[in-house]
Amino acid sequence: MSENIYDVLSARGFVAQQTDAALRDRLSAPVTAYIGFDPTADSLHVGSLVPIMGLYWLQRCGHRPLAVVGGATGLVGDPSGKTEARRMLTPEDVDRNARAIAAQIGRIVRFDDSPTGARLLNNADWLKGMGWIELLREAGPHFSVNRMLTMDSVKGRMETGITFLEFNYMVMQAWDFLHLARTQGCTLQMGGQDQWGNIVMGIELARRKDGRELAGLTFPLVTKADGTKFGKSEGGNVWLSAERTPPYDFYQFWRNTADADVRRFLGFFTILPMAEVDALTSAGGAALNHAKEVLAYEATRLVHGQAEADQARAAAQAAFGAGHDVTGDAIPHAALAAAELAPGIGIMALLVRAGLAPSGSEAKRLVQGGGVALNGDKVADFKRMVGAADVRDGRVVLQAGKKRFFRFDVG
RNA sequence: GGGUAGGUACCGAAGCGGCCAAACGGGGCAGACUGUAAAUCUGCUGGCUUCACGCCUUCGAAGGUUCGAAUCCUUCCCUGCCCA
Repeated sequence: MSENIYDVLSARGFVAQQTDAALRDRLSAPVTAYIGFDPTADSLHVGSLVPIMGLYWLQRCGHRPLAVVGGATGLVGDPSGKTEARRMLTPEDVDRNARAIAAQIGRIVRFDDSPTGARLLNNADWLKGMGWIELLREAGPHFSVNRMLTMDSVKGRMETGITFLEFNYMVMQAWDFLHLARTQGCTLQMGGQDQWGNIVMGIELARRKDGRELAGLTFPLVTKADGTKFGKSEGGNVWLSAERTPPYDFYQFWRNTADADVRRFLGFFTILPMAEVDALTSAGGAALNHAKEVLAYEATRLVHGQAEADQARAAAQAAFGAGHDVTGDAIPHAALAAAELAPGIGIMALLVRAGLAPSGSEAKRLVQGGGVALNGDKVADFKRMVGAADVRDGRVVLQAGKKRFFRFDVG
């Protein structure tokens, strides 16, 4: 067995809170641990990368990780960390999402039957069959409503309101932990900081019902140095799915990390040894640009694989390098028929078509604000027509702002 | 079920018969400065267009009053709080 997982997680910044002071000792022998994922969308986003990496390190340090997809809890909705209830998902949605999410986790964590092989479980398998009366009698007596009302997840909703549906969420999650302890020998649950209350309830349930001593560990909420929300880029969430966030955009998201966040993010989102992380970030200042490239490359490689990472890095370096070369395949691009170009296309329409502006009005504002360049030259007139004369080497390159490119390949 | 306060643009929050596409703040986008950073300053931030202070859609939903409604009336839906 390699390094103690606790030391690894701690050094990389993964430990926010723990239920057991002696957790490190308990982890000196192989354990089975679980993390739950809510199937609220058909893809996880970068924030979920923290727990996924938690599973990864667990596995790497000789423990057995369980990834539990909330096929049942997803039907209820976790009120933790939310100010209002989510739209209810249909069972079909949850099922489809659960499969997609499992595939994403599978890219980073190895699933197999070996002692450290991860297992994928769906809590619908044990929760769905449970009857109302059965649940009330089995779990109900061990939950104090008074206590539940003091949990942050509930307290946070006292102003805006919480429904009985959501109020039950923590009971379900607590039951999961008990069930996994019984059937999988799982003794540790990890999760985001907002899961603390849910985790503690599970531990208490297992102690009261079975006399088991389970443990919990939470990861910190990933924050950015400037206080804005982590995981957003150009107005949208950054997803792990290549369909929702292309690898190039994914790479750029990391490449644009703030100086103050690079070191921490390297710890969270790469598997580089911390000694190397320190070496990369010790210089500070402009030298951090290299560290950001490493971060972007490593994170992209983990999520999308080496080939995509290579391509994204090459494209980004070419686009932002001296030549501003945007011919790479990873740069967003589309075909444009020469016949369409012959009569000329308005710059606004072209911006919308490229996805650089959501509407004509937005495109117009963008041009008026001086944020648009055609083949590298600023466009001053929003009525500018783009025609055959604007084709350079069979390409027309649009740029919105400094970092967003779109290339039309004219054919 | 009763009482009460509310439902406004991405979010928070003003507006309470015309000057409201709707103050202000946040967020977002863009410009300058830089290191594809942060901070700072500036502009923009419903849609369309013949680019014009022109048209269209928007202030929970549906009707109504009015020359004219986010603003008044009616009904309905939803939420908070208090009471039962």
